[in-house]
Amino acid sequence: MNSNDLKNVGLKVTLPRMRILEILERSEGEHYTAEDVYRLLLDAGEEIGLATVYRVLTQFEAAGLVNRHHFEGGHAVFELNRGSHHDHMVSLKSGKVVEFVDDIIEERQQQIAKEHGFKITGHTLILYGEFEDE
Amino acid sequence: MNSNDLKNVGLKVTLPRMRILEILERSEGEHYTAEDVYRLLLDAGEEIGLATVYRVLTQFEAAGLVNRHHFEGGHAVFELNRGSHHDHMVSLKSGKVVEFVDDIIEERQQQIAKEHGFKITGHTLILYGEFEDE
DNA sequence: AACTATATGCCAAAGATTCTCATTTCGGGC
DNA sequence: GCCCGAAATGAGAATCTTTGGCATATAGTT
Repeated sequence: MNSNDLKNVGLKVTLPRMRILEILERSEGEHYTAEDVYRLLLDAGEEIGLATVYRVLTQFEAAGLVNRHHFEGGHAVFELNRGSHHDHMVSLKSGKVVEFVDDIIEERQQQIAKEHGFKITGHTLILYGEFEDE
Repeated sequence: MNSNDLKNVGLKVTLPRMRILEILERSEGEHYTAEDVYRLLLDAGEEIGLATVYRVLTQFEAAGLVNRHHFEGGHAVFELNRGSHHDHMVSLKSGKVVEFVDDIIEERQQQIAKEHGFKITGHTLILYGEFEDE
């Protein structure tokens, strides 16, 4: 249940926050820009400010509800944190994004960090290229 | 030799380009922002425009002389392409960056791409965290 | 040395994100 | 259910990073 997600992370349950959460939940696998979320809400007839979208997304990120990525191009995209960590494969042709996980890679990362006396708090692995069928 | 690097990639050998190349060559392992490069040049008494720095860095990237990364924070950083591909370990505490390569990971990436009918043209792997001794 | 295509500098402009502040809304207590 | 203080929101200004336009300067050639 939505409102509980917010309460659980210590955020007041407000309309804009609920709406933004819904947008993110509804989007299977899509990676939205703050602007995207804003537009989607406007199109849905909601009254919301772009600044609020940015603020809320940042709060969600801090609360661990959302992940922020920087794909090529530089602007940030957001996606709901559905618990399971994953990496990305991004088509530079179509922008299509596929997610994946590989235990061997995850394990090697830990191993490498250990060798360097490094404690990993997060990581990003993005493969750029294109799909054969596009 | 510097000027040849430029000629080889079809760029006219100009003073600003040489200076920027020098800055990048001199920086062992540092990752500079366009602004950083600009400041370093100004501090060194060079007369250069920020726009030129951006233009040149972009040209260098297109020519394969430098790599552009997007670490957390959103702004782009550049480093000289010294031939060998590598990944990064970034300390969120100090900003320190260590480079590494792991054949097993590289190989798994190819394998995963293959399974998804994806042709990799580039990739980014960044581990975020902090070093034990800081 | 002269010529032409390119590159550069400066400054304006665009895009993304953050800040300010007056107004509105949430959540708890009465 | 209504009131109050704290927190959140909306609108627009402000900031930061990056790009574009244009007149001038420069590299490379003849």
